[in-house]
Amino acid sequence: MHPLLARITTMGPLAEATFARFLKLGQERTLARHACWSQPGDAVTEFAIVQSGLVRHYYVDAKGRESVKAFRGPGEFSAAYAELIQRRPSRTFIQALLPTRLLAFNLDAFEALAADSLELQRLARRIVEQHFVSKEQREYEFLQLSAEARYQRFCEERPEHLAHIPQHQVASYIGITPVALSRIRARLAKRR
Amino acid sequence: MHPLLARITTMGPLAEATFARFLKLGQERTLARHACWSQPGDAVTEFAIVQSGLVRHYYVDAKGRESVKAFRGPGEFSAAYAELIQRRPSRTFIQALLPTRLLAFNLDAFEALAADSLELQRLARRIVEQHFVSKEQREYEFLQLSAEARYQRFCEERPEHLAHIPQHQVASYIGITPVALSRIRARLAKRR
DNA sequence: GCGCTTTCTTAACCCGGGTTAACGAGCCCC
DNA sequence: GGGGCTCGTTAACCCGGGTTAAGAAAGCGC
Repeated sequence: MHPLLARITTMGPLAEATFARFLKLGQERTLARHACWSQPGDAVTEFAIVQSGLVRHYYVDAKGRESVKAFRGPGEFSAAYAELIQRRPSRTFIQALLPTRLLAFNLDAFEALAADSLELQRLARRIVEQHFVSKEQREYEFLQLSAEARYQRFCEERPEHLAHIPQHQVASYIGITPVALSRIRARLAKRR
Repeated sequence: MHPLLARITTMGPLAEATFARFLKLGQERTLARHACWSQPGDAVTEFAIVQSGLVRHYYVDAKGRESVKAFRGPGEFSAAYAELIQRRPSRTFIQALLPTRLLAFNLDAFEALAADSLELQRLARRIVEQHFVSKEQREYEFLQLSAEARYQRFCEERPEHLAHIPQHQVASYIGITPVALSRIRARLAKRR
């Protein structure tokens, strides 16, 4: 079985034939380290699946401050999803943290393929549902956990990426400054 | 046209006939002020549309501290959505802040109806998409806005509910304590 | 392999928000 | 229409995290 199909079917069933038609829509994109796939102002027309490497999704505010929304590794979806859904221009950067290969899908092409496919509609729904659940999990962490606890959760959640993500981006992801994260780490190290 | 259909079609097209079949699944639920519709531990089997009144969704942590996730008024969806999707027991309270009428739908019944309906699948997908977008908006506010700015945004977003929501619940929603919100309000009032 | 840039750490100082407590006002229930 | 509640406000104190700055270490481009 195609490894991507294996991954996708963790979200819901998908017949091999349907998957094959879906796969044909995908276009390879190669990103050098630090290259951006999407930038604010771009029209968002595609979503992608990370084949290898690592990307981050982030905002930049008027004063140039970055806020990291997400990190996405192999097998995960990557897109300016909210903007894609709303068919608005991108507000978010998507940048490769490592040399990265994406498989990109044009949304209109996907919609055309899914227009008469219950199977693909259901799958698309499952995928958004997963995105929703993970955002709600994040909301939970902001509401109920301290910065220190959020950092520990992050370390458990993404151990395989930790080595490739600069610490100040982790800080931004959990909603604090790099200096604050450095202090938290010092505190944790002392407490062993 | 049925007012509920008008509301639903703001999310996507839905034929009157399909809507009628959907509507037949709905069951009226009446909640007294302060009554809870869902509580942690409950099996989650339904989602609902608020017909009149106002509800809040919230967590309670081990130390008894509440964190408000959402307020939902007429025409909006209300459910322990993440748990429903994952078919896990509820982690959230849903409580009426006013005498409230809900139209509740059993998920399994809905899935059965939607099983062979592209239209309903597409609609279900649109609904989750909207939920996703609003969670991402909330993430954006936690990452990039100060507590004061989050409060001002909330006041603009839900002016019609402000009178019915105790201030400490607003504080919880924006992620601060009641005391802190009181200070923010005093600051804003002084600045005119 | 040199030099520059990026990253992390540490320190000092400040401020926003948390905590606790006390008080007053309103609301609701009996 | 009292007596409790629940609510909101204010004050005092504390602490976590923001800010700025400086220095050390590591990474990277050329």
